[in-house]
Amino acid sequence: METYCKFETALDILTGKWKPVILLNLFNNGTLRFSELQKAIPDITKKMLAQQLRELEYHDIVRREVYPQVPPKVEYSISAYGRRIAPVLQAMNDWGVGHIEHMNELYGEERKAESFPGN
Amino acid sequence: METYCKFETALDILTGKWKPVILLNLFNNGTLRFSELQKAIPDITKKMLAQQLRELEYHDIVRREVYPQVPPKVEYSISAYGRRIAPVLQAMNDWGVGHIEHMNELYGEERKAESFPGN
DNA sequence: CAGCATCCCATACGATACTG
DNA sequence: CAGTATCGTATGGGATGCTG
Repeated sequence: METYCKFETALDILTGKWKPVILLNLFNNGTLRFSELQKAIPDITKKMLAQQLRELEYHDIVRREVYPQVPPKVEYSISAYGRRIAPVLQAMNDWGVGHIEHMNELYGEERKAESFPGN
Repeated sequence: METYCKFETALDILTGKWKPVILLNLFNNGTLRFSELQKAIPDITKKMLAQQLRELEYHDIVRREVYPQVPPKVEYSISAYGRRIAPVLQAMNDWGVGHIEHMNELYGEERKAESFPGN
């Protein structure tokens, strides 16, 4: 009765329109400045980028380093603790890859796996 | 650059206010009627229960069996394919358990691990 | 450069009523 | 019993402008 009881915690932290792509960029590139993240994610606004980074930082997934200089320079990276979430992302990714195939088998290639009629 | 690229797919499917607790109940109890799920999740409305079940059914995570009788009887269970998501939930759960501890170390027991100031 | 403040909108979710 | 329909609300997210 206790199994999976806390998987909602991971869900809460990863949920957010831009968190996946932010994490992806930081995992792949190591360290990025605020402006570099903006360039890597062209459609994100400064507000959302800052907000989602704050949340990830609060949960100690992302590390924020401020260089006290003018103009400001702030670098973001996955924290040491944050790397512990990698296996979770990997498991989700592996399942996701298989699931997209499964959806194609069920509904055909023309319909996207993530979509749900009415969404 | 391709790693974790599809973990957002799993996120999409698991996201929804009631999906975690619905899945939990079905994983733990095997098969449940609509009304039994309602009883198990007192705060959910019929509308939300039906809606979230439809989405899970569409993604072939949940199986829906209708008994053509009056009054109606409908049973829900995790589909054979749906069981393949169990390792993902397990990975998320394991990480979540550790994360709650980590948050307590960082911020103290009084603040809930899932919360973020302002949420 | 790296942000925060303000305002606005779309959508997820909730309350309630009705039905085969 | 197991839903759907309709309406109202609350929250996440977007557009834009200002600042150290």
